[in-house]
Amino acid sequence: MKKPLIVIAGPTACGKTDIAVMLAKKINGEIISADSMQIYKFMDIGTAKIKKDEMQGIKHYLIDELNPDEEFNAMIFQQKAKKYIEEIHNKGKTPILVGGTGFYINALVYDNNFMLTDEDDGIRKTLYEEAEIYGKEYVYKKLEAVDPEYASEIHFNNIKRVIRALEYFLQTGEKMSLHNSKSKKKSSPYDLKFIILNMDRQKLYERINLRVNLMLEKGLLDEIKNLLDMGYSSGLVSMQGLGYKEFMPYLEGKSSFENAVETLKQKTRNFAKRQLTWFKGQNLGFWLDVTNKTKEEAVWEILNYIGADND
RNA sequence: GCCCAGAUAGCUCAGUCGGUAGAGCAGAGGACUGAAAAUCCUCGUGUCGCUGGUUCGAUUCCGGCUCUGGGCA
Repeated sequence: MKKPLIVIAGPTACGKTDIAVMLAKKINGEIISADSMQIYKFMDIGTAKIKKDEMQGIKHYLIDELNPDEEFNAMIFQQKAKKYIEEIHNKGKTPILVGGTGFYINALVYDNNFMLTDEDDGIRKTLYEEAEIYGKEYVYKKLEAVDPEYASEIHFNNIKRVIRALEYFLQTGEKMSLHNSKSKKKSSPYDLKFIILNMDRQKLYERINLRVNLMLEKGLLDEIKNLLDMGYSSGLVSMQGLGYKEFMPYLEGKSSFENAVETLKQKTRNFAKRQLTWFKGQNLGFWLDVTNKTKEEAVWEILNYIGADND
């Protein structure tokens, strides 16, 4: 029998964090963060990370577990999250996966098979060098030769996808297209309740703009300077997070403060839209519009949907 | 008051040697199976400031007006 897993997804700044805590209290749950950035220590303000007191005694996993220079990706997320889910189930509690990183959520929820291969064998680096020297089309043609199906699905400009597919083939001998079609047939190993929070676009954007202003008031700039002082450079994946990379030009004197703020708001809005596109494309779950709802009302609807007792 | 430069897509601007117009950004839609807060794809009709004139035809040339910069008084 499949064990329960509740997922609360949605775009950034739509109110996932609070709703998840309220839900966890109602159903004796514990929360696992599905977020590629909140995993990092010292990055609190820019990632809009939940604070200790806001957790209200509900245990949160995958928050503050890595240093900003440590690697984190979908496979690592999947491994860690699976372990925590099992722990939570063993305690007789319900795991609630909360976050906006759709790719990670899918990896976990469908238990995608990521072949364990050595990432540091140089293939990726070599391919990037080839792309640099001979151009993107050259590398794309190499992919076309080994996996025309996958190549036809992606654009040659999308160098990350092209190189990963080639790397995958070279390391495993399996075509990415085959791997994908196999995993698409898989069903979830969990008894899934998938909830996607959504909101009127205009209002969402207003909330994002407001939240950026709030981050600044809370000391985002000091947080960034502190990270740089600790030696975490702007080249790190973690420092590519929204809220961090946008202020680098300003700190280097190449752009005005106002400019950096506007860029951050804009990039965050673009990001929210991309998240929504991802969830729409997955074609699953219960879409809950929280535009004109209080958090209590939203939680009540979620309880209704998952069919829990609400006493 | 006079002189100069502008007035074109939500914004910044290009352009039409006269045949009703594009770019970037914003915005919208989409993709994504070990970087995903990343990476990538697609989408541009707007009284070309208002008003007369010249012309087969004006956003484009000429006149006037309005507004916005800058300069001179």
